[in-house]
Amino acid sequence: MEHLKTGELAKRAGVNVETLRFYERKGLLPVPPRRESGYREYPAESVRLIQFIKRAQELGFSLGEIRELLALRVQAGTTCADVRERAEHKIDDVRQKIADLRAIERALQKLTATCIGSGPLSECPILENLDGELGSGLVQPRSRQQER
Amino acid sequence: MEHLKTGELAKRAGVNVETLRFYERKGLLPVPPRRESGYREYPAESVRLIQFIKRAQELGFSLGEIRELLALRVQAGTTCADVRERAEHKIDDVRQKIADLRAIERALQKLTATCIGSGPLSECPILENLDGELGSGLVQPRSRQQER
DNA sequence: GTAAACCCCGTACCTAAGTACGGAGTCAAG
DNA sequence: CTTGACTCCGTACTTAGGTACGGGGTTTAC
Repeated sequence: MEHLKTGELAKRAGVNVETLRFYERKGLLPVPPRRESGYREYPAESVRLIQFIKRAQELGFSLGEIRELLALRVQAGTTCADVRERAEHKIDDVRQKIADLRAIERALQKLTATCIGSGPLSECPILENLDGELGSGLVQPRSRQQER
Repeated sequence: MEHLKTGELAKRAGVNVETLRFYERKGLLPVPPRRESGYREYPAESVRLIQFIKRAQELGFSLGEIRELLALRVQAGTTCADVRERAEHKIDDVRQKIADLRAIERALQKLTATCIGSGPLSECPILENLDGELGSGLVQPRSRQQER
């Protein structure tokens, strides 16, 4: 089997059928070919694409940003230099996210390391180290953009 | 100066005044003391707290999850073991996010590395490497939870 | 060849996370 | 001691990201 109907794709990717239509409208999912009946026929790779979208969302990318990420793939009428630059921008973004997550990870680790595992919370003094650690890693406000 | 009024806090933290009230209602921001007039008086540290919330959001945590993260600080009536366990859970989450972001970073890097910097996109073959790389790092569907 | 299970589409509805509004009280600078 | 800026609160609106509905056509499994 090479192409999937909406229902199959939705099931495999773990999303709602309506979500597929929604993504298509939003330009995240390339419009698939249709059979005469009007039924969509998705290539099997669409599963990964959708899973990527879902995961990217959980990493804090908006659908708009995800569209931009995906746009780094194809798209005619752009120069390679252009793509390259956009990609470099994204890399900076991603690295900042990683750095911030690591700060959170460290703070949480400090927590578990000091918190031996019994007794009431009042005897667990590290429970204040969190926000000293966090909140750094903040750069500029990072304008919550939104395009299209 | 030791305490801030809503407007000052909002400005320093870079959010809307209404957002503060909103966070307070949602239990993210501890309810501050008031002067007789009813005006809120926030401690100066609230700035960091709010910035943390904002940043955590950009890393893909929902307000509910952020509340949980913050709850790892104080809160009576819980044992240390309990806190420890929740923290370990969060650490797993965070590590998975980091791993996924790294996969994205690698994919983007591959892009910039191969894409030399000029010529039309059609001559830029790497623009397909993206989704091979991505979409891995996916574990289980990671139930999009939502509590409270 | 017909019923159950799918798919189509447009439109309406929902939740999370804010934002705005507006009437009334408060503060502080002149 | 007043005026402009700020605060209060409740309620309503908005935007992003879906979800649901429902009337009608299509497929597929008996």
